[in-house]
Amino acid sequence: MIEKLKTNYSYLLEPDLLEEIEACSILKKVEVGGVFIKPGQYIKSMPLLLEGTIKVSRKDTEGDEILLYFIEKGDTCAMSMNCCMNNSKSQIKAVAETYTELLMVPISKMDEWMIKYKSWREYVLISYQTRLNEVIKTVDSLVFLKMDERLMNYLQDKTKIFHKDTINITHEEIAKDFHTSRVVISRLLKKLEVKGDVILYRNSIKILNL
DNA sequence: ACATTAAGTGATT
DNA sequence: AATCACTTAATGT
Repeated sequence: MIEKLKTNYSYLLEPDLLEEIEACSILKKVEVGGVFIKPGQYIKSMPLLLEGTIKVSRKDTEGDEILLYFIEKGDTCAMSMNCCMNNSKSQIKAVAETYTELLMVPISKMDEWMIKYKSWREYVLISYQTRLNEVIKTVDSLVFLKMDERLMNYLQDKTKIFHKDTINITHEEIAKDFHTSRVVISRLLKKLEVKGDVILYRNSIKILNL
């Protein structure tokens, strides 16, 4: 049995199911920045995350992107489950934020397991619930928080993902996630630095108040 | 040494 | 908060 499957899912799913998952799924590895779900694409298998973090975003007709949530190991992408089940096109884009390993489970198994395994039903339900909560969180921050607060949230999220207080990112890249220009981000970061929340370097930012 | 890219800043809307 | 125009600083060749 794949150890990562066991360590990340054994507390969620029953042993029989884990074996079935292993038997019928394909292991997929995605490098940093790899796009593995594109908007408009049909999804024929659903991913279980073993290692790494994935950024899920919504893309509108031309270019504009909005960050929905991050998924980490033990999670699955509720949106792709949704697409699997009613065989519709993907509404989202999924990019590997770090090096990532996934198990791709064929959708044909989904229905079967829903009936057969209680833990699977619960897992699916809980996934939906936590994803929905994540989305609510990002909507909240979008609507209620000021830009500088949003930035700080974002930076703190990043440190959690990379388990480091210094993250490698350019102002330009942040600006893309925030739908704004690089100049604005540079200025906000400068403020945060003066306040003593961060230290700025070239190509990286150190977050202080964790 | 030179070109390229990231970041800082003032002025304008 | 966005855009422009320009400067300064870091990094690669």
